Amino acid sequence: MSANDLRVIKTKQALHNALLTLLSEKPLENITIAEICRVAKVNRGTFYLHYEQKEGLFEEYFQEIMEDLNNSYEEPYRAVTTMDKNQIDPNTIRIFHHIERFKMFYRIVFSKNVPLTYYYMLFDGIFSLLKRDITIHKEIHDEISIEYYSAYQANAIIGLIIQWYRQDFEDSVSTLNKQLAAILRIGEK
Amino acid sequence: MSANDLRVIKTKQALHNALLTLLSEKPLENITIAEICRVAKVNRGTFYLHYEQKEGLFEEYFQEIMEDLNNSYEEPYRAVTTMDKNQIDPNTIRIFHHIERFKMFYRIVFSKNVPLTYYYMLFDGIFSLLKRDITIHKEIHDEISIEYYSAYQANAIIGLIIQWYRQDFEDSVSTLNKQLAAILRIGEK
DNA sequence: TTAGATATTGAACATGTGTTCATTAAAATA
DNA sequence: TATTTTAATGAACACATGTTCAATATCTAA
Repeated sequence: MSANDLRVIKTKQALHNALLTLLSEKPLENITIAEICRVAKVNRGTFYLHYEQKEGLFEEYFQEIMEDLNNSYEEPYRAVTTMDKNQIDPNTIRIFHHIERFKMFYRIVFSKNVPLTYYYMLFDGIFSLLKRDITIHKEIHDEISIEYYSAYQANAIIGLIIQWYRQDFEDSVSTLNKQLAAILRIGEK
Repeated sequence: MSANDLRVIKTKQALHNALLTLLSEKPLENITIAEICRVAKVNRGTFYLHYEQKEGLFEEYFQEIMEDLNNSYEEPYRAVTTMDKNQIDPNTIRIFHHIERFKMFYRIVFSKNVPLTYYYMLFDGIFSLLKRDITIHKEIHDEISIEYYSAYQANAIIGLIIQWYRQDFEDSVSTLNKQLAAILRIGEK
């Protein structure tokens, strides 16, 4: 199953388009593999040649979105990790922009009947951004594991996003940034 | 479908037992509704009279576990919310004990092919514990939304638990408590 | 204890899942 | 272009899903 083979590319493209079409009509949970294949005019057996579940297909899109997240952070993500109020600049906190940009996707990611996989993809994305930055500015006391610390910070931010999602992303990005900045400031007063 | 009806109670009990039996053999994702019904000697149509998915059945167990979590916190959960290092007492942080006590369940909750529902049940459980406590000790600056703040703190703790889970809960409860205490101390130095 | 209420059953049906295998079609390469 | 390689197909299989409905068994309340 060579990834360069034109046949493979064509098949995957058809499946991608079919999934997008169906996603505009109903949630991922109500979409069946048989349905995707019917729309894509691809044999169901062929689907299983490339993916195990419909989730695997969705995952391919998610990968691209995760790249956007990484690209948003060419500069280190100082705000959370240094815990220094002088360095907190909400404008450098671009993650909320990223979520808002792809909110149609994140509505799926955070819906309760979807598998945890996507949550972990987001978690791992933020986790590595933070971990990289924490490693660079290692002002952290020895007794703290960088792994635990990164996991704590990464998931805390996702906590804000969950709260945001539950109001259907009604608040503005700047509101989220302000909330985060204010929360970080508490620890310093 | 009266909840007091002996027939209902018997049916649900049989389904519960069947699920537990099967869970000791294989992960939830590989268990089918048909299988549960075969083991429970309950008609498959009867299953659908009470639940929509096998996940709904699992959820009933989870409710009981969430009650344990709540019972662990008769006293307010001061450690995280007050952000005062003098009040941080790892022994009052009982959540990690709770997770360890039910780690066979949490291995399922955090596995990647399981729906987000359970994650949210845990999140909501911790969220309300924190929110209740934050409301009591409202030393929080006005500009912060209690909702966002609680979501942030609750999910941060779950972040630690995810990291813990990913090493199959090898670290001790006291290690987790120390990590949390140390992380909270950073914001104050 | 009996009569009425209702939960459970078994059967059937259309559809989805996941897999197999020989056949066919389309691509790579020589 | 001709040959080789391999992806895609269609058919078939056993099994799961989700639903319906009349018949039955079992509970509750009078």
